[in-house]
Amino acid sequence: MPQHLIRKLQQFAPLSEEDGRALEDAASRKVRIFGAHQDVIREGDAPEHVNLILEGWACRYKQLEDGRRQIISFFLPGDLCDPHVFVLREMDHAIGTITPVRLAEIHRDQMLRLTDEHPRITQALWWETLVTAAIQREWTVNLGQRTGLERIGHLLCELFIRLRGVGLTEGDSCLLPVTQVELGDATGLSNVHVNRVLQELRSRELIVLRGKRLSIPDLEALQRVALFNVNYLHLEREGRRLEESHLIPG
Amino acid sequence: MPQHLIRKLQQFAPLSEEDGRALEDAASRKVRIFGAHQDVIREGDAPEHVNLILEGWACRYKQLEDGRRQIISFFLPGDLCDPHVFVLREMDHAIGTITPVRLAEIHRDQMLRLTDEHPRITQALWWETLVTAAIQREWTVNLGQRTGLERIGHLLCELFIRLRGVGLTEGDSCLLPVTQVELGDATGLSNVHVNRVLQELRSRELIVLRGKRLSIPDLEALQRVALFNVNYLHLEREGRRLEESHLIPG
DNA sequence: CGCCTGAATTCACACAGGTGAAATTCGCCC
DNA sequence: GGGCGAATTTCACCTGTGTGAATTCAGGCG
Repeated sequence: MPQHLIRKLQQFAPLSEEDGRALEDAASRKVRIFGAHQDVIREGDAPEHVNLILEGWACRYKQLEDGRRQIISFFLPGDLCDPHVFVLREMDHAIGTITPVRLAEIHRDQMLRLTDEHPRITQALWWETLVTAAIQREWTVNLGQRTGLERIGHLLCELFIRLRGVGLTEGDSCLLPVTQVELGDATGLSNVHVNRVLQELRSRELIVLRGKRLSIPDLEALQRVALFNVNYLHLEREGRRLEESHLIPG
Repeated sequence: MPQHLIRKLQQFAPLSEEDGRALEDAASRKVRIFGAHQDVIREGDAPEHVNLILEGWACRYKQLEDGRRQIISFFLPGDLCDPHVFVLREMDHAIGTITPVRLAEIHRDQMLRLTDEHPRITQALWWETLVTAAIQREWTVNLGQRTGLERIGHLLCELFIRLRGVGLTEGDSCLLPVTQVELGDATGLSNVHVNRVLQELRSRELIVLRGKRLSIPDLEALQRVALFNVNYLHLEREGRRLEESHLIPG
């Protein structure tokens, strides 16, 4: 089931078959299905377990008293929602679905066992946690410094590369099941301006976006326009793979 | 030495004297001094140790190719810069000082020993890590949704409450050793607009700011204006202290 | 196959906040 | 106590993005 998670963690370091089985076990105990636009956890709830997205898109978001809403991050298949969240008393934000979602609830004891018995998983989860933090920092830069065009471009680059990391791209394209309003909630722009920006990106042939399918004919060009530097995703094995492939069986 | 860190961690859960001694030991092995506006670590460096701010202010920041600069977070006395960075190959951002800074470099082995031998410290460091992540998320909301006035107001509330948590406030005031340009780099506003906003906050008597000293005569009023909800700082003991104080010796 | 509803698009106009530069004040060192 | 560089403040003007509302489009369902 958790192929996407396993595939993602492999970007950092190879896992053994044993590790894989342990993850599969942990992710199959309690699987839940949500419809689109439902809350998985609400602000104020006490976190009871870790959610692993198996299928579909979700997001963290926070709503101000007066209704303004900020999407704080996107969860894609293979993403874990806060491996250590139960240290805190209650959630300071909500997690909601964007599309219908299938997810696995992993109980805290289960998480503990997983990391106690599998040092490589522990290490890989650390990597995943730190990359998540790096993404959050990059969003800070995005919202603070980039123009509308750059923000949307940057977000699209990030999503595409993250999806590629879990095997959910086909060539230069992927599914993008978010509305323009949601893109606006994530980038701090109004829906009207998101639309303007998308038109501009289209007319410059940096993206092709029809329905829910996004193609990026020239990723490097889009990266250049959006001032996107991939280093914050810490895809370390890109370099390692060649050096070490002869050392690691399988 | 690390009174501020200890005091901060105590907000979450009480530490034993033994725990305190271990932290003191770890924080006294290698102390370094930096002048104002110096880099402590640069983007691309391989992290070798954890930095603990003993005195002074620092920040994380990221610079775009064209010079735009975003301050991603502030480090105050008692703050640890990424307890687990060394999982990653290299830094994706820089850490620089704002004022002169005295900090302790804690080697990774030292960190490991600390957490291996002191479960309460481990737990408290987890809390600190998760609060740091929550702060980063709140900055995302700040930059994405709040107006200039609200952004600055929110930042001032946060800094004041964090400083209070480490004993660096006096009544309703504290030191604020940052320039208006730096406030702008943190909030995504131009220095001119930061100035306008500060005037406005002053004229509404929400703040008193002279030189490097900030006073907030009515914190609740400022919080209201800035849509500041303190829950993301997870100051859990505020509530616990009363309920549990009779249960926990010392 | 047509309808219904949410999503995307377009329009006209308003304003928060940016820009560049000049003027003033402050903090600090000799 | 005077002078110098940095920080703050002010000014005039400009632009990216927001607002509110109307219009068109698209996809799922009876």
